[in-house]
Amino acid sequence: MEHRIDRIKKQLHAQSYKLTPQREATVRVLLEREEDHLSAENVFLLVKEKAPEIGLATVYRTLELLSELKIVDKINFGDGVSRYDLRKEGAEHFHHHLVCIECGSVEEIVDDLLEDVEKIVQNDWGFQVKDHRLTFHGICKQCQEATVKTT
Amino acid sequence: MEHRIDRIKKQLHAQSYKLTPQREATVRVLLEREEDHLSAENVFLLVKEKAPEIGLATVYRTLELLSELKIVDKINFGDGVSRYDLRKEGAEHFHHHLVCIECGSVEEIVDDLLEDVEKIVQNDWGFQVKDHRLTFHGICKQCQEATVKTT
DNA sequence: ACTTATATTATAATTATTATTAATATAATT
DNA sequence: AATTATATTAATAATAATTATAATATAAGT
Repeated sequence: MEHRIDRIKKQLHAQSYKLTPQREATVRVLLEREEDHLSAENVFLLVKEKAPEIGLATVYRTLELLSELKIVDKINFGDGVSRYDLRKEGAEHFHHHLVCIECGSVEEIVDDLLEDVEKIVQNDWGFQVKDHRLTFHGICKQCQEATVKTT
Repeated sequence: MEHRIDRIKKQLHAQSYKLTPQREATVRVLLEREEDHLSAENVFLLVKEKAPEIGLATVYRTLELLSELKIVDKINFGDGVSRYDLRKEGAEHFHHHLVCIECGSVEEIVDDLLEDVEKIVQNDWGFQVKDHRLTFHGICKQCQEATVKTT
């Protein structure tokens, strides 16, 4: 954990940004809840536990900053809120998501499944791909099993 | 055009919804601007030209309804607004998008490029895919050429 | 034409996000 | 260590997008 904080600190410094206590507290929350997909409000409430004096706007600014530096990715699953998701260390691309339309759970897929597709886009459309967003909507394993049982 | 309106009318009736003049005007705007990715506000302004008395909330409700019936897809490219995009007739899946980070243009890819990827998700993760969202962020052909010229 | 459920308008309320501003903290320099 | 310039923050206020409410109007079947 400290190691990753340290790396993020360096990334900030490289662009002459500071890792203030508020920013650090925010990053810590993101690291602790790496599996989740927290909204700004969620993050705010969790950071408040560590640093009660922090303001919501600061959390927004911090998340925006981390987003610009590609430390977190800002995603939107179609409910009105933006969610913030730490990039895996060293990951070139954003990971993919499986959103269950029954229970709302969100799974992550870290493998890059799109290499072939990106080649097609590059060659056939002449579009130079920098990043991607891929989300599948469907029914997760658990909900499928639950349905079988009750039917 | 009339043919497609008619089909949509039937789809609404099948779920016992009515095709009111307001709804029809909204659908017409979507059909006329099929290539675009209009926000609710955009749609509202365009519908107002045909039906000046329409209210913004009605447009929102109509878009929401069309969205539920899978006649349009609601998408979000990361700027704060939802955009609404007509499904191609008979399309099982949502089409893909290429968003240019230079000029902001949005191209559509109608081909389904994800068949293989969906099989992997299905088999390896046990996730039953119902739909997908795929957006590539990068640099479009035009902007690439523009850069070459000015460099 | 009448009826009844459904949809609409107009407005208010909510929610998410961003901007402002004055105060504070930090880093760099002397 | 004091000074100065710069960056950051808290505490609002402001804005933008969307949703809810309640009274009125309308579509579509009888």
